Amino acid sequence: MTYLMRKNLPRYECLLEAAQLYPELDPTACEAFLHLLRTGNDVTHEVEAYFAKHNLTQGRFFVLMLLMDRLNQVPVARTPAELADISGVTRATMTGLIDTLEKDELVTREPDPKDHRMVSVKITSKGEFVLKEIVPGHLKTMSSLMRHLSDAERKTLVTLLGKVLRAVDQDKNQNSATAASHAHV
Amino acid sequence: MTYLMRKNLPRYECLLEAAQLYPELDPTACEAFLHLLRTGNDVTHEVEAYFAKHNLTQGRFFVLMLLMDRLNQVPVARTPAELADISGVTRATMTGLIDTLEKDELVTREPDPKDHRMVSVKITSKGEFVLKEIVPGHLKTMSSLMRHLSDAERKTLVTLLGKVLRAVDQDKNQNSATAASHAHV
DNA sequence: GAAACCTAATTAGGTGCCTAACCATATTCA
DNA sequence: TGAATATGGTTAGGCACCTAATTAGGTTTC
Repeated sequence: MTYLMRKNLPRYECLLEAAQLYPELDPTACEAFLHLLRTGNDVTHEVEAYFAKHNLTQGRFFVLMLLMDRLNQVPVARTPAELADISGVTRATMTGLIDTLEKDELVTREPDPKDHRMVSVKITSKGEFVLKEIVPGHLKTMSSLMRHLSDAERKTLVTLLGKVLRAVDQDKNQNSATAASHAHV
Repeated sequence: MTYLMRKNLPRYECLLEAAQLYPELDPTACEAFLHLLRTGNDVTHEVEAYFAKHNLTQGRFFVLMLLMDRLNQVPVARTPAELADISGVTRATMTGLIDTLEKDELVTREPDPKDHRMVSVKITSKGEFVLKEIVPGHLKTMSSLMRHLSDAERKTLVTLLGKVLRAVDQDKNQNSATAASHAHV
């Protein structure tokens, strides 16, 4: 996510004023949207900052997590395509992530004996060690960021964000549907 | 923000299970955190996708906005340093953004006659035109993403996100304070 | 008024992400 | 069986971000 965002979120009165000029501007929607963008941004950067201290990124960390199963108890081998799919990243990007992880000796790449197109990615013991070292702090960061919210508020937040997610999903499906219909014209 | 995130957010029961293994894991905090990260991510990508259709990015768009004043009525010249400051981006990054905007003839760079170190960045008429064309759609995207939330829910969301922002700010200040105290040891 | 300092902008080099093009290896099917 | 197609992984090139170093122009201070 881009770091770019006004330092100070606009006050609601300013949005009301702006709404005079732009009929499309829905002040409450705009306010909620900007807060969401900003908070997501900030939280992401907090997390990235924590990972950076251990020479990781969110992406690399996530790959390591995917290479462990049963709640980080046992290693599990996966192909780059699988990892990319679950992560929601392109295969090209996954190649890059695996490259850096391999360079740091946190994972290994082995050719698949059956299908020679495929590669088997495995976490190393060093990788397991790093993961064990990092996970608790990451969990603490999460709790810390949510510390001002009561349990009820957290539930409410999840519900409200769920409604936003639903809107995103609907829009995305609609866009891909129109794209598809354009494609076969 | 990295796009990396599990396609499906973990179910709450799984978090409870995981909490057996990790004493640091606070299930409600974790759930809220992951939803926030995910939603922020998705919303960001929706917005970027819209801008991409018009050959812009969030960052470039934001710079153009900053070069107009009085709710996009009058152009206003700014220095790269100013733009970087308001955007919350480094000057080096701003140099890059201005480079691409200049290449597309959306802004111009002029040397400041008084202080020869400085540069004056101005929006072009083409830039103004692009902005006029884009803003309404952007506003509509915002409303659309929030369409499943009532006004009251939007207010609640803003309040809850505000509490998260407060935690982020506190952590950030604390970290920079400890960094500073380390520095002068 | 020259040295030391500060400040504005850029350049250099690195990372993570993208799309598009490219191989190499299966698989399918006429 | 041999050609078309699909699939897995990588490479190439681009963008937005970063930090650190550089260049050039002001400012301060003795």
